[in-house]
Amino acid sequence: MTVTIYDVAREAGVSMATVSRVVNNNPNVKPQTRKKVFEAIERLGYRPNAVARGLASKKTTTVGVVIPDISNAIFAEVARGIEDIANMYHYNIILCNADKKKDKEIRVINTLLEKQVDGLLFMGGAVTDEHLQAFKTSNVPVVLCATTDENDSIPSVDIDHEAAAFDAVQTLINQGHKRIAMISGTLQDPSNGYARFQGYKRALETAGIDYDENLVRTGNYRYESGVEAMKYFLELPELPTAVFSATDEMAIGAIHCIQDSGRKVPDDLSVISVDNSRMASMVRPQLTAVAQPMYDIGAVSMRLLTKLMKKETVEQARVVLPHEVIKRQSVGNPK
Amino acid sequence: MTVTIYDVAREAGVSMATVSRVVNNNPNVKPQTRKKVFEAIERLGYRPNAVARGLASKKTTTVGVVIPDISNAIFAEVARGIEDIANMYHYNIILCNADKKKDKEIRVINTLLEKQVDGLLFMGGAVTDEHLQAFKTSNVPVVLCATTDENDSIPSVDIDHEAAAFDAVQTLINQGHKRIAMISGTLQDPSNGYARFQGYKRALETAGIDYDENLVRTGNYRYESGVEAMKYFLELPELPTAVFSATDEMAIGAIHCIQDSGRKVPDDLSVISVDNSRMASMVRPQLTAVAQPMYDIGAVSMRLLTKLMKKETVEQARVVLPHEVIKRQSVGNPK
DNA sequence: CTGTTAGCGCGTTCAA
DNA sequence: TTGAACGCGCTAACAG
Repeated sequence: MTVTIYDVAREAGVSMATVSRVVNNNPNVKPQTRKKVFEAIERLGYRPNAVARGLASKKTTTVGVVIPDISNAIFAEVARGIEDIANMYHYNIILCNADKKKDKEIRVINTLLEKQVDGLLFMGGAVTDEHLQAFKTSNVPVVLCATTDENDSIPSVDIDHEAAAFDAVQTLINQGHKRIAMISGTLQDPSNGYARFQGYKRALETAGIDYDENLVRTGNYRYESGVEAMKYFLELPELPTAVFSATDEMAIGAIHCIQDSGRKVPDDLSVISVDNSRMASMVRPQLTAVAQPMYDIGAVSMRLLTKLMKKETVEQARVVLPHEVIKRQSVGNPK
Repeated sequence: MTVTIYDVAREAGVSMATVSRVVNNNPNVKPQTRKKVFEAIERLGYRPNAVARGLASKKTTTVGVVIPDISNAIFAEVARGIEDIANMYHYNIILCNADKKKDKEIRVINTLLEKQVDGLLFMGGAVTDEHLQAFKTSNVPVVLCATTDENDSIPSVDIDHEAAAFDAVQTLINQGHKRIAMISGTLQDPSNGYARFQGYKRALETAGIDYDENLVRTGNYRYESGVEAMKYFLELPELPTAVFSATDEMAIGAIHCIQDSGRKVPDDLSVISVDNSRMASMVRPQLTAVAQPMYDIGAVSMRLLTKLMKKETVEQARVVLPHEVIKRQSVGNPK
């Protein structure tokens, strides 16, 4: 039924070793023989069995990718960066959603390792000892992607979330704002949550502005939670003049909430966020945001992983990609 | 270095067949023996090699997914549906972006088959004879996902794009609109492009409205192309009173273009689209759209594939999921 | 209930 | 430049 390397060998009148050589581009084959083999392959419609190949060579040219949620635009963008580079280096990716849930993450890491992936790209929540333990039980390289490791014992590619948040808030401060609210992610989330909140606090502190916990609400990164948080702010006795959102989506929710209340952005309130997803320029007013190079984070981490898999020495095992504030229309002077 | 089933057998004082049995949950093992084996597995940190398993059993419990572009919100949503169900049935997915490019599609189909996937989920552009040919060279089941096959010789899961477009335009017509423009996808694209355009024409025809080619522009599904198309319409000597967009993103571009020109939606012009992505409720006015159940399309097609892979008989090899018009705020009466 | 023995399809020595 | 033979780690009969 299925045609194997052995069939090709017989058809071409050579040994299977020779067929293997031509399939693997081994130069030690007489051109004439090579031609014969190719013809036999063509005639029989031979398709090399990658599983058998993987067993014999102990390489699968497949990498595992654990991702929080592929339906989230931000991560989908990273995934595309990963896949493009993977493809370029002839790797395929096995994609697993783990929703930043530790148990699910550990589970998929293990099944990925069972599948003998040549490397692992991990995008998740906090990296715990259990994660480290799971990584260690195999000897394939791992790189963290848009994810930080407290001990940074594992190669990683990310932006500096704290600094990104700092810059965002700084932008507001430079514009004259003093009463700045924040729509944060959960503090359990090291990068999108905790780090960005720290950046917010540091920016206030640096400017000599007192931190006011009434000006901070935590959302779940989604549009609706941005609306909710903003509603809360709008009922405060003394309104903020600007709000910093940990993500674009919540920022857009905030903008619409402000507009629905009859106020204007940025005339009455300014809004800034971190992400700069494609949606940022798809709102009116267009959203001013700190750009996080998601595609590049994916691409660079995959590139790094290919080097690790080839056991090349890498100069930098922890790369921090630059962020940049993209000024659009949602930030103005305080009223 | 790596611990194999053989090591476990020795450690537990049984044969490898027995170890294989307990790992595979074969009931024919004495509970006591089973316990011994589990302990040995634990002690040695044994992790079954799925590649070897795949070679011996001719099953890899992985399915190949070819997708146009994972960074596109619509497809990302489908992908999530696929992965959730795959996960539920203990399959993993290898994800390949093919950008609806025929060559790329054929190429990834082949490498997926080399990897011995147990099934294939194909999401792409037109299904040509070459595609059919590639599918046929293996004997794994294939299901088309959000993709139509002219001859429908392959199981598929999708909505009826023509009818969805028809219903959208019908909605406009029922509201009293007669001069209805369309921002179309490329006609080369069977479902999102051609079928939706056909639906538009049929709706006009049914209502006795003459088709006017000046009222149709084709875009590339992106926001900017919606803006461009709308700009064109706004310069027409006689403006349309409503526009039907083949996708949400272009519709949002159109809305913003209208607003930027000082006009209002839906007071001056109505806008409707097909998709109903999460973005639809993230614009002001919120977008009225025909809902395409993307997550379900993914989930159902994966479920169908599992049945096919288990050689279960399926009642319906061509499933058409229902669509529904979601009325929000972007459609009103003609001025 | 358990063990023995063939392969699965291929890469890779080692000789020739 | 080529071929023979072994083994990758496991499943699946087949015996017992």
